[in-house]
Amino acid sequence: MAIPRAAKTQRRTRIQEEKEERILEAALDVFSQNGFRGATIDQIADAAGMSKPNLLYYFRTKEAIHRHLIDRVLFTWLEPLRAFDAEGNPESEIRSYIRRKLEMARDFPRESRLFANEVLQGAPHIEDELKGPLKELVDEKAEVIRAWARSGKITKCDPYHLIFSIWSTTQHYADFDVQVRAVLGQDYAGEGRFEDAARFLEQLFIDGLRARNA
Amino acid sequence: MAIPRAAKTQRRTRIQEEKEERILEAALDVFSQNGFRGATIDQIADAAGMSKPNLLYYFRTKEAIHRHLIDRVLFTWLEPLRAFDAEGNPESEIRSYIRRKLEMARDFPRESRLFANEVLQGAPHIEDELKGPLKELVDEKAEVIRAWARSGKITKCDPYHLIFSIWSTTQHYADFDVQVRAVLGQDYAGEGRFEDAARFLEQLFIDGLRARNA
DNA sequence: CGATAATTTGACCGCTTGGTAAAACATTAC
DNA sequence: GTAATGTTTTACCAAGCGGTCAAATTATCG
Repeated sequence: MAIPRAAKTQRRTRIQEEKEERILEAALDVFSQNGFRGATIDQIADAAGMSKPNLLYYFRTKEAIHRHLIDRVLFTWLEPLRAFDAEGNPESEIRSYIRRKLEMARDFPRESRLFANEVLQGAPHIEDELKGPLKELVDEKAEVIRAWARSGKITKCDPYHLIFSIWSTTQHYADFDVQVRAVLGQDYAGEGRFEDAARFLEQLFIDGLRARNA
Repeated sequence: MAIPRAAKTQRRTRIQEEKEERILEAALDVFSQNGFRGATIDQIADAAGMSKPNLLYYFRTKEAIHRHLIDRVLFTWLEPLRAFDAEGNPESEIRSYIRRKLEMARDFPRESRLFANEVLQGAPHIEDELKGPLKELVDEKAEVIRAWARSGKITKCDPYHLIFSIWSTTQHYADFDVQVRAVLGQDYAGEGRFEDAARFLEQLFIDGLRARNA
């Protein structure tokens, strides 16, 4: 019998690990470009260089692949926020959070778009994760920000909307990449826009949040 | 013969106008929730309360419906930016631009998501519009902002990234609505989050862009 | 009214889709 | 080796898809 599919008890062969990785890599391409419904198993199998039944030997359904990817992405997506340090200096914490998120948009645009696709279409597969772990983490960090505001280190502001605005401005460069490129024009062939964006966003958030002493 | 489809020379019957409107309304629902590939003609026909062939009598293809919608949305989507007035006071212009965009996110979330879906998936249907009319308008307004900065009315900053950041922060409340709700929790049953968002964003951008005299 | 044009329907088509069955092939364990 | 297990392929569904067709129905106009 052959009932390995996702490893029954233990991940056995190295071939399994390899193939699963190849599938997930291909699936990231396809899902991030077409969304869940727009992606087809054939496309993914093709991109992974294997036949459809072969692919379905490792992941029983299209949803299984998607779940795997989403879980992984959700974890790394939250990393920068986790690193947010209550003990640190507010200004440099916010600055490095922005930098980190921008780097993710630059280096992992597919991951960002996969996530965006999912949320945009109502997050049918990850509602629980959003309401659970995500909310908890944000609640925790919002409290940190609020404390900073209370102690006068930054201006008083709604911490949730602050977090939202950092998310949205940074991810914009991954999710709306085509639009950004179209507007900026050809001259922006390189990755210079990320440096410019970093400069602008740091200025905006640092100055916008600086405690007003007057 | 019956070759009206989208009105040969002139829009004839009132019934045509009505049905087309119903179809577009239904299609907006379906496309904005599932993206182009994820949406099916049957779904749209169902939502519009008519049979598939009947729908196809008014729009020959799925793409035709989509194009119609996109064109319409792109126009209204740009309205607020068009209203951006070079003669006005920078602070109040930016403030009202943010307000307008937030109102659009609140009142026309489907339109925003339709657009987001399209851009997210590489804008296959509207690349030309992005590189043409959109870029031109943004270029024009960027010059306005740059002039403001030169004359010291606001701080020096990259006008393109400023526009991007206003787009992203405001649309976030439409496009990532599920996530916003999940994080803010049940208590945010009403539309209060839009007021809070407006307060936060106005503060952020106004203070962040205020000319520094020191 | 009757004729003509506009609208709607049901039946259908060819293709794609997610997924299966079973057998062929490869690998490992003894 | 050979037997057991793991992997891949070929052939195949049944359902869903975008779209067509011709006939039936309804509205419009003289």
